[in-house]
Amino acid sequence: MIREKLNEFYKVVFEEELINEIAEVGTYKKIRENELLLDIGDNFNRIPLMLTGAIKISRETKNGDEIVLYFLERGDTCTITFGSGLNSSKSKVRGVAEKPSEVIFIPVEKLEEWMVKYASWRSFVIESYNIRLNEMLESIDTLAFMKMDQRLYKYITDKVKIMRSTTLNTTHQEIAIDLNTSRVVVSRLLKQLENEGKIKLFRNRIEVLVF
Amino acid sequence: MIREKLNEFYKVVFEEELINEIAEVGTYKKIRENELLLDIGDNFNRIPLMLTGAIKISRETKNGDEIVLYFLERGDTCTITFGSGLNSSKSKVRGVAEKPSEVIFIPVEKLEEWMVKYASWRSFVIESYNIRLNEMLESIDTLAFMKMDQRLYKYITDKVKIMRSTTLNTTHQEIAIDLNTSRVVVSRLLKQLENEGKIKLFRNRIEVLVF
DNA sequence: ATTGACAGGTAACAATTGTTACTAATTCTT
DNA sequence: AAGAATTAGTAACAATTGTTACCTGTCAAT
Repeated sequence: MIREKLNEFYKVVFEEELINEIAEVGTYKKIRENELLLDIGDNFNRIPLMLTGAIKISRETKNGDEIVLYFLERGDTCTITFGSGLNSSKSKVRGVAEKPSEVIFIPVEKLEEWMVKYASWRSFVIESYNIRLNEMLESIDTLAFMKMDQRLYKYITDKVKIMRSTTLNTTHQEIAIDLNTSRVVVSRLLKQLENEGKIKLFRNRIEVLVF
Repeated sequence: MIREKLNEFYKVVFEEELINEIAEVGTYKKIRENELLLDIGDNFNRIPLMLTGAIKISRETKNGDEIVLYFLERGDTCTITFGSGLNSSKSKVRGVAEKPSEVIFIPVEKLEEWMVKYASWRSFVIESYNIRLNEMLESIDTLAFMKMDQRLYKYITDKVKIMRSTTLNTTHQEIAIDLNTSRVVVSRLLKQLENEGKIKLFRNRIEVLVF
């Protein structure tokens, strides 16, 4: 079963022998919507390989301030967990399933072992890190250079792509948390976007017209 | 000469054979203050290993908006260049020497070769990536959760640590660029910090009293 | 000594964002 | 059906940040 899933999603990425090894030591898991995969402070000992779905990665400080960083999707992995094998550092981010997802978990010891054995694994690790660094750079650009109205519109259009739907079932309060602002500000700016004809507002629902 | 420098700064990090290899293929370079090491769009083919000094890493968009991300110091490397070996991606950040620095450059092909051969190199690569991801997380926290007065004070105290001096020779305009705000805002908030007794202002100079 | 470029202090105002308060509509619970 | 909780619209105001304008002082070059 794992082997079929791996062939479906990682055949072009990994060489055959590596796929066989992953199938042997990996464990497959279905994840419910809104299930907590990884919390801040967790000491992760498994590396996740995404098959389907989307995981929302967010950051929270002791004061309770929170902000969304990016989403993991098909083919992604969580590079944050790479470090926890070497020096048992704790996770600094939270991962929650944004929709039902499928993941294969790999014991973290394999990270280094496979780096020696498989060129495709080495590329995958480096490539994953670079993807993650670029996502972080994009977050920084957004925070540093964009005003809240632009950030909100980016949030909405990004979500349309991730959810593969122009209908977003969410409340203003939830968006406010993800953007680290207040509900009133979100309502105000959403109304503005509606007046510009880019979205249409309903209770618990936003229809995105332009993205 | 390179061997001596390597033994001085990387003896505990790398095994002896690796030091020997680095000494063979690496090139040593002295960098002047304010020298541009790496610009946005550059296609880097050498991995830098920092020996002494500090490199300021910043981000700039097409619109000219700019912001400082972090500093590279002794023992650091620029993980951004790791990717450029595999898929010739272009640098998305700029690196300028904040003070006179010494660097050893390694051809990017060695990155993968050494990952197979040396455990210490594998740890170094993973460790470097994790350090960089954490720096980026810290930048995100700063941008997302702190107001400009706190960001300014953090900027100043961080710089005291990097420059190893409580005297900062800089202008308000330069700080404004690094924080992506305006000179007037910086002057206003610096004056506030002075009134709180944390710093003392002079022309082209800030004395940091509390850090 | 005069000029011009640069550094920085400050006032006045504009724009953005955050906060509080109140309202109505909808949905859930009992 | 009644009451409670949730959602969202809006006004009024406060705080923060950005912008423009003007002034003074410093310093290097001629």
